[in-house]
Amino acid sequence: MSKRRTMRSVSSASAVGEREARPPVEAIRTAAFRQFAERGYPVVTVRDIMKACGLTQGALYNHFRSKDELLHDIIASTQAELERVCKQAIAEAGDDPRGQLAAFVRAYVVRHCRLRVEALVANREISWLDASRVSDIRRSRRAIRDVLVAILAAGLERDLFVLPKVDGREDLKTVAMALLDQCTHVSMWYGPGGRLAEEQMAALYAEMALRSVGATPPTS
Amino acid sequence: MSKRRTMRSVSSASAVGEREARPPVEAIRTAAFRQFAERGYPVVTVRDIMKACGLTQGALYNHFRSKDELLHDIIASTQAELERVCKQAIAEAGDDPRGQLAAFVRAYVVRHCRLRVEALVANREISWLDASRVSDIRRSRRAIRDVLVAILAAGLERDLFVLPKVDGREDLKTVAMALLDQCTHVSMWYGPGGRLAEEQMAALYAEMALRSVGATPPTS
DNA sequence: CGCCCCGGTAAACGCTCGTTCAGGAGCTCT
DNA sequence: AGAGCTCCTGAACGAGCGTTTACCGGGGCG
Repeated sequence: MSKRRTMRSVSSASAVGEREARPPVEAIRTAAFRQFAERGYPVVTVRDIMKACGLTQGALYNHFRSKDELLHDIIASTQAELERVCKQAIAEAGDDPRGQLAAFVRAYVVRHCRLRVEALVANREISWLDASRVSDIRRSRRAIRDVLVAILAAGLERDLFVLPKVDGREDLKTVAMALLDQCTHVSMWYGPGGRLAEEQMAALYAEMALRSVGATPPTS
Repeated sequence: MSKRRTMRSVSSASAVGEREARPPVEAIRTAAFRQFAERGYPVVTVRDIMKACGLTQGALYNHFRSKDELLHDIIASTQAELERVCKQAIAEAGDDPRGQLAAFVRAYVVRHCRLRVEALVANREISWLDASRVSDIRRSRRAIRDVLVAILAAGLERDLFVLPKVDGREDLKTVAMALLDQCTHVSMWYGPGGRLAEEQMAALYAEMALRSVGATPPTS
């Protein structure tokens, strides 16, 4: 009770520039991320989330229309940022599909190691949103996959990749899905206390991806 | 045991006829599998499951002590069968680690395509069990991973594999996890109406796995 | 036949959920 | 000082949950 008032007075006593140091809407987002990741959307209650940021249940509805909207909000922002990071990594990698693939996998894996809580929620809890809210997230995922497919196609056209074939033909989408699955689910078991650092994980996965698509060595 | 006698005796008098005449405990298992896979354990109610097999809520407790025990029952049996299938595939594959790896991946992928509903539940819903029930399933998963690690170690020792290295050293467990992730999550998007049949998926994934571990061609 | 028990039904029970709402504290502006 | 605003509190609501319980019909057996 009195603890709460203290927190408020501290934040409001600061200068104008620091007034928005940690607005409650951000605290709610962070608390929801952690709890959704640790226990799953359906079993985390509104009361749990709000208690974690020192508020009561009703205060949630000053910032979000519903628990459902809160989930969509944090998933959508995470997904958009992932798409941005991946595309930027490719853009900075030159025009060699081998370098593009390596840069893409590295960026993707590093992000899924470092922001594993956010990635976990975005990948695992998406099914709880109703159909109208899930479409734009699915679109972003398809966009990422298609970026990867485009890299594979470019490498194939310039004879830099030798993809595995089924019945004599390549299947770019399936290979892309396999590579993405591998990288995505790092977030389900990687821990910062593990044997490998984020960059080591990224390098290992990039090497495996290059091998999987039969990339010819860049210097030969 | 003697469940066949029950099935035979029941199947005589049927006005409905088309409904399956198997024992109710099996009908409950099947209905629970489907509903857990489609909507997730926490949001599927006991009433949903029992209505799907033409019974009422209370009848569940004539066969299972709780909803939690039902989930553990179906996950544990699925996991045990997966472990059995994988080990059998390796045993029948001779003693060449390359053939063992390919056989393992093929069996694993085929199973996750064909029984994708069961695999989905076993992999996604395990977190809802309380800690005491989850330990034996985690042990089975570790056993499967360790089987894969053993194959990698054997191939490495006989110079049949050239694993990707981080800082000059191999990390067998991480490579094994990466390969397993790739194969496991086929069940999350593969559909029987897709472009590739189960055996084509299995062959593609086996080829990618062999490439990832740098397997030398068997005939050279 | 009468009895019993197995496996079903349907109505509770206690609890927790997401959401709403009337009221109030603290801020800014005049 | 006081109006008006934003934001939070805490009780309330209706619904739905897993589980328990009282009751009941039908087949096997003395």
